[in-house]
Amino acid sequence: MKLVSLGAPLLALELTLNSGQAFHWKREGGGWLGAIGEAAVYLEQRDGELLVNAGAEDAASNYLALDHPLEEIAATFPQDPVTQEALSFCRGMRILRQPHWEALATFITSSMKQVAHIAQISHTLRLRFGRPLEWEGRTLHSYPSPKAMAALAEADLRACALGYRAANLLGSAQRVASGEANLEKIAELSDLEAQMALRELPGVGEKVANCALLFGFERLKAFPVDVWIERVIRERYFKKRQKVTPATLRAFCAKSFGPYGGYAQQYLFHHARLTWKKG
DNA sequence: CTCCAGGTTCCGG
DNA sequence: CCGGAACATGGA
Repeated sequence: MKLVSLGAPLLALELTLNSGQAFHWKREGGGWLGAIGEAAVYLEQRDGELLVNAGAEDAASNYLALDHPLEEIAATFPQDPVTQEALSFCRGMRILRQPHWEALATFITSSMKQVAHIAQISHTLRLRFGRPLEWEGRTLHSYPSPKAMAALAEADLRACALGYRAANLLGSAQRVASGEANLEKIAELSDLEAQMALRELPGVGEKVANCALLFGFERLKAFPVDVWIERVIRERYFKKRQKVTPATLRAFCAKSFGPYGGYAQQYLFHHARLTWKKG
């Protein structure tokens, strides 16, 4: 296998691939193997130098969003100790630029599931319904297209441990495959309009829409509020026993974390998830 | 066994 | 607008 250098960008590769944005990257030798769209890609860091299999340079630098100015982004964060602690914990983590459908669909399957479960579901869906991709005599699979999924029966998806999410995923796939929902058109809309359009789809509420926008539509201000973020915001930014309604939370998040709120959110999420002490 | 997980939707105050 | 409840599954 021929590897090509992409230089030495500020990038915490493992942190980025394992931070609950994408769910399919697997360790392979000294690096990581996965699919970017319909291409098998191998990524590895050696002494800070980023290496990728020849031919995948553009796909990899786009997917890893090496063009995001991390230092500038971090400089826009609020100076409070909570955010700064998360920032230092997540230094070098990037928000991936994932394919629209893949980002949307994986988060439709994410509701009330632990990250490990979402990964399991992603792998099962890929294996059963995705396109096989060869890499060094090994086979991995792309994420199933809307068309491929729309052709399935709900029972096929239920058999992948999707539970009640099966109907939502199938319904969304059908609407995207038929063109009733056009993700490329949605990508042209304003943040708010795009969020509203995504929320027309079954199983897509405010949180899933914001995840899709952040991880698949380059909306770096989108701020998904999940149970972890809610926990952090409530306990570290509000007084005990203070009333914090969903509207309060939404307004606070929208105004407090600046133009790259999504980045701050991802750092707060990851830091909380890995360091939270129970009790 | 019980509790909870990167929620959404619907329904009654 | 707010809080509750139903919805599936598996790991801790």
